[in-house]
Amino acid sequence: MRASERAYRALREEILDGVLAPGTALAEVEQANRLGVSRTPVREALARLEADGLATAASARVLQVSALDAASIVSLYEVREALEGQASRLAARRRDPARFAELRRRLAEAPELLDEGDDGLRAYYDVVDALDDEIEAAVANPMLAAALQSARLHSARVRRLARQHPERLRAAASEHLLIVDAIIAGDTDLAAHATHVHLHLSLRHALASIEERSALVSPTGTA
Amino acid sequence: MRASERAYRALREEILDGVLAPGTALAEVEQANRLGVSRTPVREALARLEADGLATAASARVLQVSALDAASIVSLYEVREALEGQASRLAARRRDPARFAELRRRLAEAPELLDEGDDGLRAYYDVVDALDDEIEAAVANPMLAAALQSARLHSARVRRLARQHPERLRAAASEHLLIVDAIIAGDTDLAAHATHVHLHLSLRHALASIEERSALVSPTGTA
DNA sequence: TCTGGCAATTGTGTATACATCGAGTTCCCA
DNA sequence: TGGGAACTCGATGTATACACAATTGCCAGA
Repeated sequence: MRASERAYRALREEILDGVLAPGTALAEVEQANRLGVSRTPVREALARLEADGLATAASARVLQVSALDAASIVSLYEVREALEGQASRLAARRRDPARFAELRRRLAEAPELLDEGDDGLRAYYDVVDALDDEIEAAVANPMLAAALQSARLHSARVRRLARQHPERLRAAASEHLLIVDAIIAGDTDLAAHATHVHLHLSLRHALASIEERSALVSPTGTA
Repeated sequence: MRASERAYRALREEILDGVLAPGTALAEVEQANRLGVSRTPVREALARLEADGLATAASARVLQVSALDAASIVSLYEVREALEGQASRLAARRRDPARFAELRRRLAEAPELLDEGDDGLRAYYDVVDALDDEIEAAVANPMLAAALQSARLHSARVRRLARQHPERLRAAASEHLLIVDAIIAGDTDLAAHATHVHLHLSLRHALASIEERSALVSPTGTA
């Protein structure tokens, strides 16, 4: 694999996992040394991260890992509502019912996966990701697909920050099931509205979850 | 200004203007020679263009100017409908009425600009751009703003491809006026729906316009 | 004449050297 | 002692050399 690709994936993974905390400076030489490649591929990786919105230019010459606070999570969900609402609507219009029927079966079994520990959790997320993939394919719109991919990237970051409770994931699975049913039925409005509902509840949970976490970190609530 | 920035803007301008036609190969050495800089800044410029969606990797080693056919225009408008609908909705909720009142005045005078030749046309587009800026500011969502900027880039390309008739622009101005009125009134649904209407009519015109143009190019309709 | 393989050319991927700009610090002068 | 200016240090911006891979064209053999 190309060095620039490895550098990009390594840095992206570290940002998503929080190993590189928000605000961390991303200097070319430092990262080049750390990753064992020259500045050239690191440069390209950093440019991609900035395009992704995972890194932000703090000043003309310093690049930082993007912030991930409540405000940016709300911003993300406002974008997701727009993009995923549209995607669900278009998928309901253009879908091949057979492909979603298979997915529906897997999704119906998802709640049980959550009793099976970490492997089950991974399998659960695989199903959810497969749903996103299927919707993206059904929409058949490369530009919308690119925008959705970007949103998925940021969603993954939020997901890892706000570790989900099993009961929330079980609820999310049933929300997803409703979206799939609406898509299979070709009910565009229901697909869009069910997506809206899912995102609303998901955001509420995410905000509560990080609130709770920051309360643990600073019981006085000053930071 | 940095060489990479100059290279990026030069290439972007040429793509938007159609000087570099869709499908044109963008080779590093060739562009570096042509633009009078080394491969390094050209490389960065090409990466940005690809991230923008103005260039597409045709294979592992060849980058091309992105296609701009009816299908991709429809795709663009599906994304715009999602993003701009959400933006109008949020702007109607968060706007400062005073700032949009000023804009409303300018927009009301826009139709007369269209009788004043090319300068008037430029002034007209300045007003429309100012509206986009104002909405973006009112929304106060950096992630949505970035997505909107990307859409505006592609919209500019379509705009230059499908030269607008004055009567269409006059109609568009009144559609914009309705959007502004809805935003000032804080009517979120009307703002979103008026945006939908505007985009629908705009797309219909754009498709008819390029249809007409391609009919001129190939009267048999085979290409 | 056609096909398959080899070689040459061309373009990208990476490393590195050099140029340039900015920031921070220190020293000098008021 | 405080403020300003210059210098130094370090980081990014750019150019270029080299390595490598792919594609294309040519030649030989069937």
